[in-house]
Amino acid sequence: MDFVGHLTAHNIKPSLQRIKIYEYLHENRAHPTVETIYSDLVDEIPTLSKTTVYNTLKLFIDNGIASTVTIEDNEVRYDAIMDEHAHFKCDSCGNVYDIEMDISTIKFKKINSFKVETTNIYLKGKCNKCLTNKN
Amino acid sequence: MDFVGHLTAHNIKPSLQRIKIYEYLHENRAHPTVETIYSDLVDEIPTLSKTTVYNTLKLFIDNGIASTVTIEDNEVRYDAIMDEHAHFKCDSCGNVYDIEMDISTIKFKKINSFKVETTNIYLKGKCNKCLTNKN
DNA sequence: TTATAAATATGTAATGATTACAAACTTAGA
DNA sequence: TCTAAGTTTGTAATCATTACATATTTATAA
Ligand SMILES: [Mn+2]
Ligand SMILES: [Mn+2]
Ligand SMILES: [Zn+2]
Ligand SMILES: [Zn+2]
Repeated sequence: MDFVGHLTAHNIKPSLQRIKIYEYLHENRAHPTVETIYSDLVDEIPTLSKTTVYNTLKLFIDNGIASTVTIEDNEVRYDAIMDEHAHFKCDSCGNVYDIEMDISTIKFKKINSFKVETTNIYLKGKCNKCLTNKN
Repeated sequence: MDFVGHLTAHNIKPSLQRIKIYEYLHENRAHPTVETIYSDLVDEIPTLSKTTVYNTLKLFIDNGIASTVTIEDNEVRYDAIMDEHAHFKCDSCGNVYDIEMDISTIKFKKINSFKVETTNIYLKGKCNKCLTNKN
């Protein structure tokens, strides 16, 4: 994938930090937090600042190439996959998984004349692996 | 509604603070934050502490009579309505509305063998009122 | 190339929400 | 009434996020 081109196409000048943060987010599908992104990238970019991570993620969101995953009330995670999908968090291992779904299949009892712009679906429970490993 | 009975039935001793906080949450369907709950109730209970509001809400959640609404990554709201329903936040006026829905109608493309325990659906956009008032 | 301005990144300080904790108060039972 | 357990309170600590000033890099023009 052409990360530089993708950033440029969304009016984001491709600085080293921006490329690396975007690349990390796109490759790492675990929906990392700012802390995780920072601590994983600071090895590769020793001068990296946590403020830059915050600023860059905000820029990505404003320009439509990333979004937040607020499945827990005490941690903000980030996602570079913009195709519509739901999220599942295992309350045993803590992993957050992508769940494929077609949001248009959701049926509301009363459709108010509200104009819906974004939809987020968050599921919680026990993942496959944790169900199996349970002795 | 019998608030004292409801608390008691969920193993919560009905202190004055607990009754008032639960009553407020149940009557006020706007999904208030801790700050809102505290500042609205401190007039009636002058000795009320914000710590008590936090402790009490945690107790309600642990005992299954309240839940959090994390539709925004920078504010935690609370809800005493435990019947399954979705939430809609108007990004114009900021109100959070309840949306009736039957969660079982959601169709996932791949049903992993994950065990889903809770489902949260968050919508954002423009509410009825804001769409009409727009000149 | 060199000078200058704009854009970007950095480090530190400030803010704000939440939690930890110890002391004060209240309640229920002996 | 006495005592212990449960509850509430106020303050301090923690932690994530933002504000802001400075430093660095990049782009542009002379
Ligand atoms: Mn995702
Ligand atoms: Mn609700
Ligand atoms: Zn798991
Ligand atoms: Zn509105």
